[in-house]
Amino acid sequence: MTTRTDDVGGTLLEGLTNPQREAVRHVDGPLLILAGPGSGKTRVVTRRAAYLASVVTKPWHVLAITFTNKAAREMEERIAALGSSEGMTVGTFHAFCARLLRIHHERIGVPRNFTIVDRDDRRKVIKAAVATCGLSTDNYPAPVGDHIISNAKSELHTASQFAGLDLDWQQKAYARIYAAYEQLMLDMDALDFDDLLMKVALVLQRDADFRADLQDRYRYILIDEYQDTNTAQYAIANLLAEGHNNLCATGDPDQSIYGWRGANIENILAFERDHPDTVVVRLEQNFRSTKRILSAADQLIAANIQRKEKSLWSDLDEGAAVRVVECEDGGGEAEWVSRDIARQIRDGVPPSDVAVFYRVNAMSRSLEEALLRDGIAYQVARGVEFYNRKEIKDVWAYLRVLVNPSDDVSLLRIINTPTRGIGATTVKRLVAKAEEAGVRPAQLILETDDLGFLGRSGAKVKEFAELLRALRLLVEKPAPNALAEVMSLSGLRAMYNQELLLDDAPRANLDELHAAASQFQLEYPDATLVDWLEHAALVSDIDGIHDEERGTVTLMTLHAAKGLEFSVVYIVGLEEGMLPFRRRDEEYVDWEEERRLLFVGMTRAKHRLTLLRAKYRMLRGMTERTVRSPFLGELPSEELEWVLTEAAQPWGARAKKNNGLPPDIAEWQPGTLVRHPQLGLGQILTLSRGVRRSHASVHFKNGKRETFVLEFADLERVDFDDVG
DNA sequence: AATATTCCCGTTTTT
DNA sequence: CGGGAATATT
Repeated sequence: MTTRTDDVGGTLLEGLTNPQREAVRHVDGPLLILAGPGSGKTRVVTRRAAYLASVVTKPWHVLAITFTNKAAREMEERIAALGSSEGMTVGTFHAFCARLLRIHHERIGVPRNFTIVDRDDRRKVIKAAVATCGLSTDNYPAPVGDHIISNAKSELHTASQFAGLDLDWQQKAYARIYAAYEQLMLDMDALDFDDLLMKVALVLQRDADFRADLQDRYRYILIDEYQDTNTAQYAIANLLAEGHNNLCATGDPDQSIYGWRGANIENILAFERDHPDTVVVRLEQNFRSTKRILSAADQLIAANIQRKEKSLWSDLDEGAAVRVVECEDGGGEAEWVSRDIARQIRDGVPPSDVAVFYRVNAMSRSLEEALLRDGIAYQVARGVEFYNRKEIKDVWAYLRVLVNPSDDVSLLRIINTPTRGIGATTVKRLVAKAEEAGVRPAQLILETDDLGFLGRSGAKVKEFAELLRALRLLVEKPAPNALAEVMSLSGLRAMYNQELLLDDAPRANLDELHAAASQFQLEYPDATLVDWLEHAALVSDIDGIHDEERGTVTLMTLHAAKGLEFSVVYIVGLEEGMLPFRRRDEEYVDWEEERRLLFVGMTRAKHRLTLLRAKYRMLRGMTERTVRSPFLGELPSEELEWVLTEAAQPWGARAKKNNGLPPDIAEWQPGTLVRHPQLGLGQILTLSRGVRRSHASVHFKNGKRETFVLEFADLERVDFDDVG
């Protein structure tokens, strides 16, 4: 191992602790950075990358892989701020692989304009594959096949290899489905997320020249969140590092929470075995949490067996005890949290410094209602939700078809969207005919003059073919322009304009998509539509735009919380079966992973941490008595403070608090102006009146949209004249 | 072909 | 309880 100190004036080592410096200065040979929560890992990694790129070698010899695109973007920015990063490759495994596949498509053996299918589309293809095999989706549900195929690919098992494994009769059926699925994907020039990794891993294994080229190009490799890598990612990292052996892995086995998705914690646990002469750096000083919070978390995780010993310590204040609150039911729990947040905000804590974590998304509902009632602005971290919106997927499908007409899933999605009189029967005939002729449906309707076999619908399909022809001319256009044209040519714009009065969310989302496309074009002026499609298929955080939406409390799952920090944190649902989570008819629980999940959640908190539990919880329509989570018993009692809740108010009493519905509710309608004590002036978008609950979604002057339960919210009608 | 109704089932999720 | 998908109805 060599170390050099001749970096640019030593600035890259400034303000670092000794272990941090050691990690930054390490140059050659395998390096494992075990980074506890809040230990300044990002700082170390970015400085080391900058050091390698500016002092040791050239930026283009450095490859940095992150877990998410967001992390990649942040790392890139931070490295850039430290000096020249131009030419360095920073991205996720998937983005990196997708790029390799585009550039070397011929050599690797993938279609030039391949489409990347998401999970929903993939399930549709699997369904089709099940049918092809003459099986029923009743016995072979798409989600199960999805899971099996995805796991096989993560383990680098091709369809034929998978079939060659020692399988029971049911797995054998899935092996056939896998093979059929691969054929369909091949026909459609489509790749799924797992393919991106598998194709690259396999070509690296088989093509020594290709491997050597890449090894020479990427002489220093950094893999972040190594505890969350799967077998395919592990293979890629190690094949690239073979020879020069400059592989740096960073991560924390205690924060491995994606085992259910194929991540293999062994990858990091066995790093030193895989790479003799590894230098291990432990970052154990925590710069985030108070002593008592850290000590509680540290003691919890000590119960795990599968880990690498670390002793976390903090130089910060003792801080307050970790509060444990046992509430009567889920509603009471939400109310307690909401009230306490209100108190914190009154005491000067900025709402954006507050977060509530839960194990399952379904638990956000009661919290949202309570926060709404108390007039506390919040946002729910929603992951890929944006791209799952129907309107987004629709436009998306148009764009994908115009780039790759073989993309049958997208074609079938748009053929009757907006409705143009091409129904299920017609589509079925079309698909059958195409199969018979051995062509893609798009090809068939574009190249066949006589569509008589479709009966009366033939004319409609002909019209659709004309639309397809018109769309194909857009391929060369920049993304925002193509998007706009697609909107009008397809009739989607007209459709949504018509629906605008009912619900303007789709329109707003489409505007947002357009804004994202424009933004992309601005950033990469030479980019084509294909580039944008790939970017957007891999980058799920368009709603990173909402990052700027500061000033609100954040609600999210424990999984989503990884990597973040908040001053005040609440974790709800500490009950047996919820945290740890237990599937209804499954006895198996990965206790260690569940414990890590709680550990991740707890270590997000800087100053105040509160754990809550409800004695009764309603799930799937039934209220059940719960059992306290065993994890609570594993926490050091000296760091805990058990909070007594006031006797639970009967539910009805709370509901009546605001005298129910506003008196003049009968006069309310979409368009009515209303005022909210915190959010100010707004306009009603939609109203729905239920038997027990009425909802209104309101568009506020500041551009925000919120939905309220009218029985609880302090909304009052404002006359137009009052507004001025 | 489009809409209404019933039925079923229920983690976590980035790419 | 509530959303999505499969099924029944017009």
